Amino acid sequence: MEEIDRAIVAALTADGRLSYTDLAERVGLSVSAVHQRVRRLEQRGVIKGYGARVSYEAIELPLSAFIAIRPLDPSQPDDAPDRLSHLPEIDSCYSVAGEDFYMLLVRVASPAELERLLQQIRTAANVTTRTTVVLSTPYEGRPPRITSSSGG
Amino acid sequence: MEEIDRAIVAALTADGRLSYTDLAERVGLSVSAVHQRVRRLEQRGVIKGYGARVSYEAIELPLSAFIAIRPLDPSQPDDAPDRLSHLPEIDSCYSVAGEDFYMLLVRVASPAELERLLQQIRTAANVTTRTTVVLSTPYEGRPPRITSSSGG
DNA sequence: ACTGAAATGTAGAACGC
DNA sequence: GCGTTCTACATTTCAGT
Repeated sequence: MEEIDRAIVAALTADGRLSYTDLAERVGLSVSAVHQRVRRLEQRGVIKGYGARVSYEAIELPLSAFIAIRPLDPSQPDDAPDRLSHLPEIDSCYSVAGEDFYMLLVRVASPAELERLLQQIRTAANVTTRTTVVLSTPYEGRPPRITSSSGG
Repeated sequence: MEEIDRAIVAALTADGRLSYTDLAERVGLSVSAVHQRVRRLEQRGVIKGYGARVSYEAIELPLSAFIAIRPLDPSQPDDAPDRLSHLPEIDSCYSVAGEDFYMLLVRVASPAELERLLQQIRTAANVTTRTTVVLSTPYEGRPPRITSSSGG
């Protein structure tokens, strides 16, 4: 990816509602050129979408947890992500190296809901679960550093 | 939170660039009423901000990992999140129950960068680390279900 | 691939209800 | 707290280079 596209992506990850006018000023191009580039970034899948960052406490989902899962029968075809995708409490599903097969990040309203969700996950995907409750979130979803070379 | 505010938040988590005009149609209010409500949601911190969702592969950060950390000296004051917040590779920092103190989600360009980052984390926060590499991400950052009652 | 400009649509504020 | 109106600004498209 090239310099100006990186600047555009960096600006939009930090503020997804920036106008094309503001964006154009920042990167030093005309509004229509920036617009064109954003459309291309969206079409190429570099930008996958836009979202509001919300307070999960405020929307009454104050309890987050990581759930590591492992199939009861590792010889079965492994389609756990598909079997779980209908559960809206699951924020994210990562396939991981190590002892477990997947790591889920979930958001629920209460311990009782977490218990119910764990049962649903176990039966829907035929897995065992190991749950790590989140006590607080010092920070989350920070905008990535978008680099020219791979330097750190 | 009340019905219409929930609808607004749900719509904006799914598409953070929705215009107030579109939003107004969906929730059945005038544009100015919706605008007012969004401003209040932002001021109350229900909506914390807006961001583009990007492909981490496309921005040359193809390697994600979870890093569980634990202080070497648990009697010391615990300010690991502050000591680590300057590292842009850290996407999120969660304080967790269980054997570990914090769980980090990090994004790097390569295994070599992950190794360097782990060293930085260990020395900056005086912690041991246990790293779980992400192999793939079936889904991530899905919009939450925004509920009226607490039903699942 | 960028610029400039024209037409349409949206944001943001003032005012009354 | 909502709706209406109005002005300024932003988005989007298109012709030109």
